[in-house]
Amino acid sequence: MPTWGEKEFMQYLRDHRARVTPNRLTVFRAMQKSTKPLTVPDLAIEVEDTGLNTATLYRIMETLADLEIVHPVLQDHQSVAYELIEPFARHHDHMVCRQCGRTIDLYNCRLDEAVKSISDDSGFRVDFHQMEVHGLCPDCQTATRRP
Amino acid sequence: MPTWGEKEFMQYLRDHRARVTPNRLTVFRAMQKSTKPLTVPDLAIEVEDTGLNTATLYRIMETLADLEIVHPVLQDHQSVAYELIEPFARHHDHMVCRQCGRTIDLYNCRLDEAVKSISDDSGFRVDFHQMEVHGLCPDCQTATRRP
DNA sequence: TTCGCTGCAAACGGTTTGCACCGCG
DNA sequence: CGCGGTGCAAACCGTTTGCAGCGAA
Repeated sequence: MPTWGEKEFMQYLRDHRARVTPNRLTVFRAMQKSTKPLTVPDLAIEVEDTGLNTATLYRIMETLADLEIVHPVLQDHQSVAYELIEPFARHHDHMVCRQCGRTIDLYNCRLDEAVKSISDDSGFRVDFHQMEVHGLCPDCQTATRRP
Repeated sequence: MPTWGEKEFMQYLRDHRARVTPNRLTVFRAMQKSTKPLTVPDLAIEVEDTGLNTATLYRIMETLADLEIVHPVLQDHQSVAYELIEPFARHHDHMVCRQCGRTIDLYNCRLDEAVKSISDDSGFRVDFHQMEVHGLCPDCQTATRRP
C-alpha cells in the first residue's frame, strides 16, 4: 500500500482544523523528498529559495508533530530531527553504527508480534513503535577485522 | 544478575584509558539514584552541592556517552536526557503516552528474538536496542472512555 | 469577517570553547 | 611528571516570543 501524498496531507490538515498553507506544503514536500530525518536548520536550507522564515519553520514542525504527521528523532546524539511517519511514510526503524555513525533505515522490522504482546501484557494501547538498534554495520565489521 | 556498581564503573573507566575523578563518580552516583533520564540541567541541580561546573558536566556526559555507559534519549520531544545502560542499569524500553506525556519504563520487552533475526538478516551486528512505543497509557484510556 | 498563520527582530538560555591550572596515573 | 580533566567566563547559535499584518475558510 502506497503512502499518503499531498492531497491526503491537505485533507488531514483540514480534518484537524489546521489550515492548508503554502508554507506547510513546502515543508511537506521537502520532508517527502528527503531520505533522512531533517532538523529545522536542515529544512531552512532546503526551503531557502521560498524565503520561509525560520521562526515559522519551528512553529510548523511543532504543529506537524502535534498532529502526528512527523516525529522527532535524536540525531548525532544531540540534535532533534524530524521524519514523516505513517501513513505519510512507510514505517521503519533505525540501525545506528557506533563506528561510522551512520544511520541505516530498517524496513520489515517484524516487531509487530512482540509489540502486540507488550500491549496485551501492560494494558498500554500502542499506536506505533520506534526502535533503534546500535552496533556495527557490515562495512565497519570488515574494516575492524584486520587493523 | 545485578547491575554494575561504582567499583565496576571505576574499573571500566580505567580500562578505557579514562581517568577516575571525583566529578565522574558524583555524576555516576546521581545517575544511579535517579529513576528517570536526566538532562544536563537536571544533573546540574542534582549535584549542585558539589559545585561541579556545568561546562564540565557537558564534557563528562559526552565522555560517558562515548564510552557507552550512558545513552541519550529524547525527552519531551525536544531536549536530550541521559540514562545509564547495560550493564550499569537493567535494560528497559519506554512507553510514552500521547495524552499525559508520561514515560513508563518497560522491562521484559522480549524483543531479543526479533532483534536477533534483524541482525541475522541484515548483517548488522547489534550491541543493544532501544525502543519506544507510543500510545495511550491505561489511565488515559479509562479517562478518555467517558468524556 | 474571523482567527489561524506568518514575518520580523529582539531576547533568551542551553551549549560550546579557549585558556590556565590542577591532579590522576 | 605528563597529559587528561576541570573551572571560569565569554561567545555562540539554535530556539522562543511579541506583535502587527495577512490570508485561508
